[in-house]
Amino acid sequence: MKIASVIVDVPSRQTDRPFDYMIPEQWEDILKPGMRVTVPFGPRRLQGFVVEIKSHSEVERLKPIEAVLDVTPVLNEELLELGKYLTETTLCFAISAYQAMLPAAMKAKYEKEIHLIREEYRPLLPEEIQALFAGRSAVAWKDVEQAKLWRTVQKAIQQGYLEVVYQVKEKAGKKIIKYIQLAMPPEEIRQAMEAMPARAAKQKQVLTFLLSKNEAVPLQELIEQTSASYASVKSLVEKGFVVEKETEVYRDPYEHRTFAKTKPLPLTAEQEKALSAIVKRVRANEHSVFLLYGVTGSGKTEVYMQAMEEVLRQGKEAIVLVPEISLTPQMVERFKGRFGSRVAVLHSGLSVGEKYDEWRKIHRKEVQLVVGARSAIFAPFENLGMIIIDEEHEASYKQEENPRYHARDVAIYRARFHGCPVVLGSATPSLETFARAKKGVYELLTLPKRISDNGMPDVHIVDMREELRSGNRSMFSRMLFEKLKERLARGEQSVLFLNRRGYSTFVMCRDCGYVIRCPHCDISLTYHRAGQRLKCHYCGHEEPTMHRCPSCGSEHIRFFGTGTQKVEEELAKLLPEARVIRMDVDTTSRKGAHEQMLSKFGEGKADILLGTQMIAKGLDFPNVTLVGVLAADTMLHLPDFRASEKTFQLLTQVSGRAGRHELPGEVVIQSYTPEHYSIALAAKHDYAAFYQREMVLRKMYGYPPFYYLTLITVSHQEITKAVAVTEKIAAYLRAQLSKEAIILGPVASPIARLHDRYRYQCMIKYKREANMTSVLKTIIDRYQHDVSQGDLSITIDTNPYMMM
DNA sequence: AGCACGCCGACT
DNA sequence: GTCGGCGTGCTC
Repeated sequence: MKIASVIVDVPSRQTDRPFDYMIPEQWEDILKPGMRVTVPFGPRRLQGFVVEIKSHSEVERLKPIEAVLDVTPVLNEELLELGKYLTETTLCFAISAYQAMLPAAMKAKYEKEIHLIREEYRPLLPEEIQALFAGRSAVAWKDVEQAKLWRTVQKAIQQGYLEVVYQVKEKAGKKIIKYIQLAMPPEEIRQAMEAMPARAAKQKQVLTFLLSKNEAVPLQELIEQTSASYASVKSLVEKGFVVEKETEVYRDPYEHRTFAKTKPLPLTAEQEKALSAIVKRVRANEHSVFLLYGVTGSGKTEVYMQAMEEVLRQGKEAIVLVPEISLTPQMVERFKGRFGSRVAVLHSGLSVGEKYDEWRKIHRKEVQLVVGARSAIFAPFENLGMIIIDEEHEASYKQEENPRYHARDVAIYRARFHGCPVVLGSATPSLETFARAKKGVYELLTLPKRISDNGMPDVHIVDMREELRSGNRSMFSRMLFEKLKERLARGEQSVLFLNRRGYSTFVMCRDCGYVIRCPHCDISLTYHRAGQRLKCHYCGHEEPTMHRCPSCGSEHIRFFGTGTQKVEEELAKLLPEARVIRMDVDTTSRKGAHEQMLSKFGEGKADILLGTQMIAKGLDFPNVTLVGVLAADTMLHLPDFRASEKTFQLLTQVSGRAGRHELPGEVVIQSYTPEHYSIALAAKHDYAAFYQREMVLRKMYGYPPFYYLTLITVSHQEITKAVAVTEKIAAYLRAQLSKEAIILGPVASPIARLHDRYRYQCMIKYKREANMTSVLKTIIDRYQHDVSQGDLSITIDTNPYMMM
């Protein structure tokens, strides 16, 4: 008898191991590791992943596998191994690792139902239950709870009238559409049509249409083209003239888009050099990590695309990661234009079903290329020839929930397995990556010049303190305002960047200084003009704006700071003739809104694009000649050792939006701390100097790339419990780790309270700790009790990007 | 994570 | 005496 080891869908420490099941005979030859199954687990039924097939088990009484959910494994051997690696490095549960590698649609939904065992028992049931079961023999548990019949139902189960049934359902099914096809030879149809009465005009029309097509036609198209109703088609089916057949189709998110075919562009000498270095590795089947360091506008994408062409020529596959791709429809267009239907696109803007379909195209080997955001790194290719990570420094490659993996690490793991190169591309590489390139761990490829010969844009820094001193209290410096007016007069476009959505950052009483805060988090509320509401950007709490201070009753309430909404309003006052598009989370939440806004701007239907983070990346509009950064220092003072790096990267990226084509570009950066090196050096486009300066600080303060970090965050409703547990953890770490390890804390987390929970943290800085993983595992095990009982939570991030 | 089991206090 | 609260431990 064969036995399957299964990882079940219960994310907890105690169930984080394989459970053995008997394989019923009919599946003995079919079931493979990497397939999903449903198994009985205690009284329930659960989905699980087969991780091993074996012939012997230590466990005596094995239950049989109940259902096999896949025809072919959804996780191949490589991905199963990768799951183990993720479990080890990020300290997550195996089930979480496997689920992260698959589209959400494949995760099971569970429904608990109560079934009437035999129809004869119905009259024997208490009245209220009979009422609940009126006209049906199964009821969802939810309804039982809602009707508060928990007790009586329980009793009926004990009496043997009712039973509990656990249903395992797929989240999203395959999309099926109906096709209509003629069921007889054309001559017979023609004859039959003549015999049909005159009032069956629509039916005749349908038949004529089908005769003209001479193939199966989608039902929807048939109805649209003939303006017949489904009723008339149905009656033709009943008469036997036509047949319906159901075919599975892919949802195509780009169905109504056509992509202009593009051809490879001629390369500069530097591009050529970079390309041939990459291509050499592809051909040799050799693993290597390249850093393609190229200034904005230097043509990194063209290098990627030509390298991909080589990968295809070798009969291999490639993955291209881009930061949150839905944000850059231009990028999709470029890849679709060059590679057409050989590309699948995976990003967060797609529906669950659409992502599932794109995934299946990869699984069935119908595409060879994937362009996608972070999770696309798990694309189930079996013959990878290259992995590209564009904008390598982007923080969105780090997943901020379990498994807390970094796509770059996964990419290198997979590329090693496949013996293929990884290409990390950036104009502002992360310090970790650049340091490795300098040490020779990665191969450095450089594109120092822009393709268009007009060089980097001129960057002006405006000291906003000066502006204030000379009496300008508006959010626009005189220089920025003048330049905006100029562009408007010349019919050129501008991009304005502000790191903050909403209207004002915080609301304060001018009499007593009281700042209105979120009742659930240790954070001040942001005023949103639309709907006059105060919102918490962390937990989503909302409340109406108050006109009286809740502390002292004063009516002198003032809104401080500036958000995108306020800028929009100010622009309308100062430049009423300017057409402004505002892009932030609040205006782009609707599906497709993002793309619509960008194409509107691209078509020149607006003069100014005003937005947050999301407009900093990858946009490329030839008519944009001015970029304004309204407040360059907003990020600089966050409690994050990467604050300077992020500021430098952002300013460089944003500046890169200007003057990418024939028209020369200009950038105005407004700042209250213009002397800060990350601002001054970004203005000079001097990455090398920034790198040196920042590395000195990182070394001095013991941060990456000189030290590894691990962040442990403990949260609990009671502050004393949170502190006590964090203290114990810190003490344990100090006892277990070597003298070289630096353990900081416990300290209150930068957001000391979130969702009504107090948060304390402990940071470990270390270079080499052989038993790090086992020490961390011990900590998790030690508090497993308190965690499983609900109120305590401990998160361990072995490579933190968010310090909050 | 659920769910059963089992042990104690507050009621018909 | 039973109902129903929650702590404990198990799930192949």
